[in-house]
Amino acid sequence: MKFATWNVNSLNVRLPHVLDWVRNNQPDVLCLQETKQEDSKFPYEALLEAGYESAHIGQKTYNGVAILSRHPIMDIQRNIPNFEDDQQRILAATINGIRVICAYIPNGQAVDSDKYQYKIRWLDALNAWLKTELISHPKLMLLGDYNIAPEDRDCHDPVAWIGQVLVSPAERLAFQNLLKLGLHDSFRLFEQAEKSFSWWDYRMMGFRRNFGMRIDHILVSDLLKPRCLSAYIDKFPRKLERPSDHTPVVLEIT
DNA sequence: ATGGCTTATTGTATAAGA
Repeated sequence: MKFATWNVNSLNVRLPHVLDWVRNNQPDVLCLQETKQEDSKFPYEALLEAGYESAHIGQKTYNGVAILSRHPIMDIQRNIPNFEDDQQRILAATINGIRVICAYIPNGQAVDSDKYQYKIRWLDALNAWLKTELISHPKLMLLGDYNIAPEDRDCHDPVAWIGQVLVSPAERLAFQNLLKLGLHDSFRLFEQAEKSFSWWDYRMMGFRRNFGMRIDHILVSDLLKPRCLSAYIDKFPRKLERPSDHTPVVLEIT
């Protein structure tokens, strides 16, 4: 089975890219972030015609996450239980016996901002929830835009970024605390090219100069780890006209 | 070099992203 995650930065704008990508890559499951639209605007029909059923939790202008699947989507859970949040950032569902969690982790804006505090609180709540979720669903995958570059090699210029959002020690600790639950960074289970990134700033020709970050991840639970076959970042959609600033991250499992 | 793009909004400047 092929799983993928992609922050599309507005599904309204990016639907043609998504349709092309699923046609060319045939993923079994595709998790989307930043759909930036209410459920009533979500293109369920166009995706069905492409062979995918969808679950979506969205809002106007900001956030919004979706799961697209060629297989039945069961047991849908919206948002983190027992965590007050008016932002639509989590969608979980069971697909072929695997608990698939699509996450759009807050950006945090700047380390001295309220948004950063929200990000850390949000990550704590995610961790607490996953602890129980892993007990009930030991075959679990957490896919999404984490807005965290876990290590220096995941950042194009670690020195310039020291102390900034996406790489700050508290954020990286939160990422490590996810791994401590028994999750694994599937991308790093395989040999990868140096300077592999999943996001590049629109400005300053970030993509052409490969000034990027690896902030989109697919974590897999202990039970799924031995089933992993390959993991890669598909840079192709980032080269298209009017691209998202993120590009798809892919994992294949048996 | 703290900017630089891109998105959405009942817009024509602002907020947010990362």
